[in-house]
Amino acid sequence: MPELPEVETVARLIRPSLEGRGITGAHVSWERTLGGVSRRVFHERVKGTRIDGVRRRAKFIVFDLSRGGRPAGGLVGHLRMTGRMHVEDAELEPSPYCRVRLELDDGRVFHFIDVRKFGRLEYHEDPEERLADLGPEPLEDEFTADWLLRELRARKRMLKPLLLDQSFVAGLGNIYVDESLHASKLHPLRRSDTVRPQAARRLWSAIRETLAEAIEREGSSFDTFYRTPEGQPGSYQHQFRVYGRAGKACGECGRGITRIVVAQRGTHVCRQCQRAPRIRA
DNA sequence: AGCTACTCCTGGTAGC
DNA sequence: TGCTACCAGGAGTAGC
Repeated sequence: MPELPEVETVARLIRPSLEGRGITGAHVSWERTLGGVSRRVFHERVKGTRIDGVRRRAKFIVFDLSRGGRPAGGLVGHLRMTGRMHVEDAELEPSPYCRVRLELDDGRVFHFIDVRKFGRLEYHEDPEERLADLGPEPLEDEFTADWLLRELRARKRMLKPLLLDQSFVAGLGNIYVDESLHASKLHPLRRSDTVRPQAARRLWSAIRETLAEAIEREGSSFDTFYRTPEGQPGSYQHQFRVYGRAGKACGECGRGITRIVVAQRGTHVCRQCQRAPRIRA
């Protein structure tokens, strides 16, 4: 499941092949990937534009477009679970799961590939509008320990669903939430308004360190998420403390890691390191 | 306000 | 071996 580090890695990988390129055509084999816009309109909006920039915001990848030197909206992409983005030479055989193909003015082709069809590549006149509800970027200066403490205490939510909520903090997903909670010794069911300042600070630095190190290692790779023919897969999965390690020993205390379900999501905890809150329904 | 349940999808896998 | 049933899961939405 691509989260912030994986999305950042994809953006860095495809950026050099896309920035400055013109889009000469678009083919859409699964219309819902466009998020509500028809094939015809998508084609109309995109053909003849130039990609001025490729950037990441939360788990979105945004292509800013222009036409004749004027801003012309942008593409807002989300990989969800199985989405991938490649730029390849045109003659390569396309994947059967390719949902959107953009032809570039240098003869190469951008592919949006997505087995489970949950991913999106949407055209927006104003991409910022689509991104307006997102919380702060956890690696930017706006995300401070004081801010986190204040916002945790302003809500009464369980930590796991709160950290997964993109309008709270943007870019965390199931893996890095579990990892950050374990690193800061906080239980996923713990209510946000009961977190003390010292623990909030631990959580803050755990989130930043976990994400930063995952980006350094170019994200985590799974069988459903791997790199393009040009790139090597990421290696952060070898650093996992709890995620996907149910039954194995906790690296801190040696006790077994447990898998529970929180907010309909598989959740990995060490019951020794992460103290469960008292009685919850 | 904050929770659960449901939806979208399909490859992989467990169970028979 | 071959079938079926179920699971994973980010985000949006509906309902309590």
